[in-house]
Amino acid sequence: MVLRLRGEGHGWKGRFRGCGYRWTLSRKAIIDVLSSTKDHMSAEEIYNSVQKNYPSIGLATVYRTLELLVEMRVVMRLDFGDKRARYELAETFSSKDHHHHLVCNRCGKIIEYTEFIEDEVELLEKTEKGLSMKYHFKIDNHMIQFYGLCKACQ
Amino acid sequence: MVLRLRGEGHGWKGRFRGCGYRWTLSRKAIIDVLSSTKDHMSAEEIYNSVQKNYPSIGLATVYRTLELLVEMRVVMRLDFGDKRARYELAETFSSKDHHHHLVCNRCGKIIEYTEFIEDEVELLEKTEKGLSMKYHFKIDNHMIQFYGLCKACQ
DNA sequence: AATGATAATGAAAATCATTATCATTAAGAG
DNA sequence: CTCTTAATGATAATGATTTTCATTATCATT
Repeated sequence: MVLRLRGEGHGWKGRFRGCGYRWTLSRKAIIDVLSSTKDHMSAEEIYNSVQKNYPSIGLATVYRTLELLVEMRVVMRLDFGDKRARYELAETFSSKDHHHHLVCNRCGKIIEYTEFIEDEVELLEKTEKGLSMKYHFKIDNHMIQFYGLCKACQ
Repeated sequence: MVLRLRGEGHGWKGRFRGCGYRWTLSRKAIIDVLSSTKDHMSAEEIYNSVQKNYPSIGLATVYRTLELLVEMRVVMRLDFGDKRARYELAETFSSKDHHHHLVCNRCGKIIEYTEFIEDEVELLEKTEKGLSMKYHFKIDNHMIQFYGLCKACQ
């Protein structure tokens, strides 16, 4: 049995310190927001949400922190074609299952699907292995998206 | 045997007229550039390249034309995380085979791979069918990208 | 707990890709 | 060849993201 005596069980402070970064209130506040939403929030949406608990935070800090989190592989940066980056916690830190996205080209609606994932994952692993060998690429991430029209927009 | 008596064989003019658009010099110049490159060019790169044959073209026209071409499904808009859209001819109009992309997170190098594609395509078709049914989505496109570190950046 | 080095922050200005505006030009139907 | 109007070029505007810089907060060390 694993004991987690203090904290939320993620060891955020240790993770930051281990990378040579400091553990700050704003970083905690941003991670809290990302942890408690199901949405793919933009930087500004995250900023607005964080402000409720931490009114003095600045937008630049949100951008800087998100970049840091992406670099630390704690957060995934997503592009749904709406001209702004969107963010979600990486699978390791999220309560969501492995999923990919279906994007409506007209209204921008996003559906996360978890079906058919097993086969996908299996194939992707095989592909990753093949690509790594052939191109000497160290692959650590992938993205699959389907684009089309949602029910309402057809 | 198929006879193509005039033009480059793509019937561009007819395609444009068929959609209610005019066939213009700048549109031809932009398609020419896209047809004769292997790169994933940004709007500005396309602009610079077109200018060599067509010095009076404006950047705004390039942007407008690219948007039109994307809407007509002649061109694919790609995002490699470098903060600017990049474009390539859709498979139907390209001499390239069906491929996906490998993106280096450090230097931005892009590798196009065509290996392992058959299995991918097969799986994607199955997935598309399943997703269409379940979510009533009309899927007309997909994207797969792998991210990691290229040989030089590891 | 106090100190000091310096990473992190907030506010505001700067950047830069993309879009909108508007007067002018040129497709192409008749 | 003429006329209608879509398309264009130049330029200003927009908006997301970055940078700058003076100030503040973290945390290893005392």
